[in-house]
Amino acid sequence: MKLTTRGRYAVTAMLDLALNGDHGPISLAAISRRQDISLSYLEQLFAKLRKNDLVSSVRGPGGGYRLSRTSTDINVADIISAVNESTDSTSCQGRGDCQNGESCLTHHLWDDLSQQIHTFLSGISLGNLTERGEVRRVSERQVKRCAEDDDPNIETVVNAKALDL
Amino acid sequence: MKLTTRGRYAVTAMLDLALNGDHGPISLAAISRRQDISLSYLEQLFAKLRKNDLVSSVRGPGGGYRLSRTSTDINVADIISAVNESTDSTSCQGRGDCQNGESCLTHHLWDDLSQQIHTFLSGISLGNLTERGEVRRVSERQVKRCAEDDDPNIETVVNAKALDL
DNA sequence: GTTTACCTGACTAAAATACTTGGTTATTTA
DNA sequence: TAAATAACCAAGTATTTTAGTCAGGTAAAC
Repeated sequence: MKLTTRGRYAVTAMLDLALNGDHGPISLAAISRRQDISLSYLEQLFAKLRKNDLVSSVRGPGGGYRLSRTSTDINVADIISAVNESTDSTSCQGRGDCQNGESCLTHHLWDDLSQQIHTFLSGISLGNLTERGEVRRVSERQVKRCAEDDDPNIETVVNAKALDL
Repeated sequence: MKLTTRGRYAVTAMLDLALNGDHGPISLAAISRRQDISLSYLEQLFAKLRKNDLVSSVRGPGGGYRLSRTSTDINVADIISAVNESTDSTSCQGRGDCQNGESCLTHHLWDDLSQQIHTFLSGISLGNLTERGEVRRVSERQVKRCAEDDDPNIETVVNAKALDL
């Protein structure tokens, strides 16, 4: 288990899906606008999320992504693990031969620590998060802000945002 | 709270101190040999550990570092925070203005998550770790291996004084 | 058959990580 | 007092990760 901003982006995007995905699939472009995450970066993250069966995609006009399970059945640990898949926190990929063919001092320790943090994050579902008052409030503000953006050209919108604040 | 290999190195080194530091200060060179961590990298880490009053140093021959408190009074969260000091996990350094002057969706969430992981890691002291059977076993092997190392071309020439200890 | 939006891969700038080099300063020991 | 030791310090560097761009696909809906 590794905790970086990458996992944060993924959780943010998935939370956006959970909050706004009640009525059909959500396009990455919409998430990109609401959460200020670059579209192509989202595409990379969602490729991994899809591979791990956390989201399913609908192609074509009106398409996008939806959660593959209910929000209460997807937890934060699942999401972070999915986007960090390739990078392993331990140097020996769990083989335990980090130091001269034998396990290093912190190997067991780190394994155990990782496990406990994983367990902790597993206990927090997207459903739990959407119930929070402050999450709801921020989300409503974001939806409102993006609804006011009636300019279909994303680049112009981004420029306008950058300029008038 | 950020979890990367950097914190792992720091915890490993501090655990080495806790395990071997009963009879006077331990040099970074010794830790470097036992734990396979580069000396200069250790120097950088220990500069931060010292600034955070987790270790104290003794200069000159026979000098080195010792824990500034008993091993039961130093916890894993302290160590990881100390070496990660400058880099902040949240984009807005706790100001809560990550998105157009207001807090982003995961701001509170990440704050809270960080806090809980911090609390969890605060509960684990170096003393707790040294009590572990597998930690003891690995440590004994490392000490034995380094004692058997009479190869003189490790770094600087190993002199008689270093050998007969 | 055009549009929408997913999908892919290659490439890149910036940052963080893990070191290296080459010193200096304080302390001990011969 | 000189040499050895080991902390301290600053600067530079190689590698990896992060976050993002770009340039194209492909599948499905209208």
